[in-house]
Amino acid sequence: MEKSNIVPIQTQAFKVACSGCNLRELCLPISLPSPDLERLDALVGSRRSVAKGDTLFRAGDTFEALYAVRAGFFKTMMSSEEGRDQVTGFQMAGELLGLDGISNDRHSCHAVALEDSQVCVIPYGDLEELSRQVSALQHQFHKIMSREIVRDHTVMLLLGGMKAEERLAAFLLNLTQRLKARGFSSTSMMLRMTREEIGSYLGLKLETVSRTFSRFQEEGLLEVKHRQIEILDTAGLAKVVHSAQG
Amino acid sequence: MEKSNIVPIQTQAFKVACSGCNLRELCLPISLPSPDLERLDALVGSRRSVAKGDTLFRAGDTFEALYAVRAGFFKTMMSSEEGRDQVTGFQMAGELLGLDGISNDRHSCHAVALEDSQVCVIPYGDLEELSRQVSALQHQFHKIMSREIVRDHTVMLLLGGMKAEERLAAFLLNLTQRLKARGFSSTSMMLRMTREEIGSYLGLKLETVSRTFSRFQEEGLLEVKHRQIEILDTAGLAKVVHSAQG
DNA sequence: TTCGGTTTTTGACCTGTGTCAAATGGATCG
DNA sequence: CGATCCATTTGACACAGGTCAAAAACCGAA
Repeated sequence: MEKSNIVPIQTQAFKVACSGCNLRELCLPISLPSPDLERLDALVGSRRSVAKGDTLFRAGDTFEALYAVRAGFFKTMMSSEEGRDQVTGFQMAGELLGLDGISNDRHSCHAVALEDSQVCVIPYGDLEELSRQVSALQHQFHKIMSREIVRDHTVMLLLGGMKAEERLAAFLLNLTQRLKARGFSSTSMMLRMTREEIGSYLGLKLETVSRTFSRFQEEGLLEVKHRQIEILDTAGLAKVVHSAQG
Repeated sequence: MEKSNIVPIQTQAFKVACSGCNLRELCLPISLPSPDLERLDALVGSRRSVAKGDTLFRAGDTFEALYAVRAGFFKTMMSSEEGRDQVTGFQMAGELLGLDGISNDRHSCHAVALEDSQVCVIPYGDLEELSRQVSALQHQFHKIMSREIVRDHTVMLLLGGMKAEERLAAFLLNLTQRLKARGFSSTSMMLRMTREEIGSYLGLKLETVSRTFSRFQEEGLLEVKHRQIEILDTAGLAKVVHSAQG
């Protein structure tokens, strides 16, 4: 498990094309005009499969490419010096991994697949070059980075000021929104991560996550069966998030 | 104080030039070759003064430009729906403000001057255009955005897993490092923000911040006199940060 | 200089979450 | 099919930090 974590790049035989990808409205090519889109096709050289539990990149790895999640589910985690780990995000189809690596040509976090997954490899040098020529792509890329910054700020807000119930409710609502945008049910979902990983992301211990799930269930907000979640009262959950005393 | 917060843009009569700015090694132009640097000069159209307590931009404002802090000190803060505010960062000379606005053409946070300050106005459209022509600038800009993402992740780590003492120690060490990089003392500093603002940033109440300062003083790590801080034992502070049980 | 408001400090007490521990439930594998 | 391992749940208790309150220190304005 330790030494075989890194899977060699597997170039798919069939041609990969953003222009034919059903994720193109969520991913890098979002709303790119058709001719530009075709130029983007050349950018995505290959796909790479990452088995559940395997690592796409690690902190310290030299940064060479960004990865667009094509299928599957990832977590990113940072570790501080003393080996204290923390989940910094969960990524699903259409989302970009690796933006942290641009800052100093090394990744600063680990990316681990939480289920069998596939990513599109976007060599970073190529992306910079193409986005110098295609201003719509340039702008889109900047927006994605900026959105990541804004997302991080909302997480800081969550970690800095919310109670356990509020954090978990916000987390669940965020997940359902993203699932909905991908055409999945927004009330029923299979969690891909453990209670401990949720807790790590939310700044809570796994016991607190578990207890909070139970409480939500007692209150009739949702139904939990292991990792299968049914949201019964979305509005109620939203109320939990916003119940804070300003 | 409320209605006069927005200061009109004041274009300085004298020409502004990155090439002659003593912050150029910390700011956007970092290590740009000389000819490129001169093209950057054209980018920074004006400077703007912001008095202590005034707002540079607010959440909801349309996004038009980035701001490089030329002198002074800022805080950025986000507010959630119910008016719950939280400080998301403190910015000093050479640091960029406004990156959050790219994501949807509106700012998502407020930027407030904590002392009389001055910023260089970088119209965003111009920056995108120039960075299409000057690849070194493009790369530098991407690095700055990526660095912001990494910074946010370290704050998430702090908020998610550290105790009050560890948070405050990490905060102080971060400040001293940045001050040192700007040629100031790394052991003596005048805080520009209140205990409440520090607490908001660190996810603590002001009383806890105050108490923790007092404890550090009792332990001989530093000397606090109101907002004047003297670090007596930098290594000791670093030890506090890393004392966590992984 | 004095006054009024704000910031900071300190104390006493309370509560949400962490910690430790044990039982249960599901998965995986021979 | 049982054995093993890991994830999850639940309970009892402790403690860090929040809350409420009051005093002290400081700052700016008149």
